[in-house]
Amino acid sequence: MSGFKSEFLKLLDERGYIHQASDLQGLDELLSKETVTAYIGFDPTGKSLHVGHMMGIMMLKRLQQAGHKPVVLIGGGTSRIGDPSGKDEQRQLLTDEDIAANMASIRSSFERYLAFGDGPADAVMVNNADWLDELRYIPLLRDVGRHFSVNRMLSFDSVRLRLEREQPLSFLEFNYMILQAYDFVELSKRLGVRLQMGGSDQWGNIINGIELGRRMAGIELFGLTCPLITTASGAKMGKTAAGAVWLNEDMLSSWDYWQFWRNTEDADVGRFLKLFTDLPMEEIARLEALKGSEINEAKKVLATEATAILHGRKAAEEAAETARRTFEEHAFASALPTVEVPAQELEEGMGVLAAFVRAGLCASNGEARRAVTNGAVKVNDRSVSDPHLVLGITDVTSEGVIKLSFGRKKHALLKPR
RNA sequence: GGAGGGGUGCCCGAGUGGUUAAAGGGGACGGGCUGUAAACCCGUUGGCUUAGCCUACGUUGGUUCGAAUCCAACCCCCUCCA
Repeated sequence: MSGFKSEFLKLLDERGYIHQASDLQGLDELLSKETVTAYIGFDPTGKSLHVGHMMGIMMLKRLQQAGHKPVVLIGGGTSRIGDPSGKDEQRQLLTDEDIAANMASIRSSFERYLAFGDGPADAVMVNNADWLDELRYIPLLRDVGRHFSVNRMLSFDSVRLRLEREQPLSFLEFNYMILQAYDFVELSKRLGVRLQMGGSDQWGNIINGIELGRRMAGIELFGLTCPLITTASGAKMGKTAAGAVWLNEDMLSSWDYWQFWRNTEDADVGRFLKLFTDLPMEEIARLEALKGSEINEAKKVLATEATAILHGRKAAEEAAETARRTFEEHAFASALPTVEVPAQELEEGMGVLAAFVRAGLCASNGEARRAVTNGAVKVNDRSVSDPHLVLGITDVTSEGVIKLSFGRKKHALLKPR
């Protein structure tokens, strides 16, 4: 599966993005001949995107790198239905206000990865609510519904699994695939889109769009999916101590984002470097060849490069430097997450447990208490064994802060104000 | 509409009157080993002003000295019948 002519497919292939495609040869042909417009759909179901969306975002980035035009489709219309794929329960329906707020909040993340504008290869963002909201039922049934066989729809994984497990599937959700297929055709008319990409779980939906395009409009569309990314030990990617790995800085700091990549499993480093950084292949090959504890070098590069794309080179290097001081020199680093507290509170005395909750390192006093009991808590790098310990102004170091540590990896600073 | 089965902690799942903040597993977190890895071993895993108190086994009420466990009504899910 190599020997592609087009720069885009070569890029995707050597970096490991290709899982399945509808007509690779035809697509390769097209991509090497003209500027192709391609899209991926994203549901505005949260305030921020997370690493689970990274594959899609990076594919669009590669597309643009190869000189083609990326379209970010926001599923403002379809997210009011909910994709039934792989879920046993119906998704909660979002209000229009939620969706609008989420869209605005997500947009800035895309701008980190893609250059938006009016040029031929500039990215654009569209919302399928713009056309789905206006659809009329009878015309839709006649124009689109006639091309869908219920027998076939029932055979798709997204539907079949629900039925087999005897989980309810509403008619609303059953329509999702029709609308997603319609999106593809509509985008081809509006923006000349020829290619839809997505995760492997979207294969069925993408194929539907391709067929609908042929039947409704006689146009030839293409589909390409990427593999579902799990860690080498099989876990779904994208969890940290703090929860999901969000892309919005206000939900996950660049420090935590850097840490997420730094903690990649050995066996994943090469793969992730290819997928999530812009480093040239030769450089990645060099890093991949490292053995044993040297792999840590590769992980640092991965963390810094991945963070630089999202939060900027400066923030990435600051995170790297903070990590170096904290973990390698066990020294003080002022760029650790810092929480300000009124100086008066410290003068009056603050319980260790409360301090850890305040700093966001523990969710409750109980958790902090257990952490102390387990010997996991340090203040100014000294172990704490007494949950009744009270921190005061005398605990403030010469740097003007109190350093709190939970375990070896989680640190924060308390700063009197 | 009728008959039966079921709703337990983040998830799965045991538990049928007190010894149950609730077995076991998964996940998560912490410790050990290491390299801020994996695997493995150990520990923790409702909240609080923690020798105690509060909240919790679909919801609401009841029986009882005492209920996740018994009773009633209601809500939701599943199976079979209409």
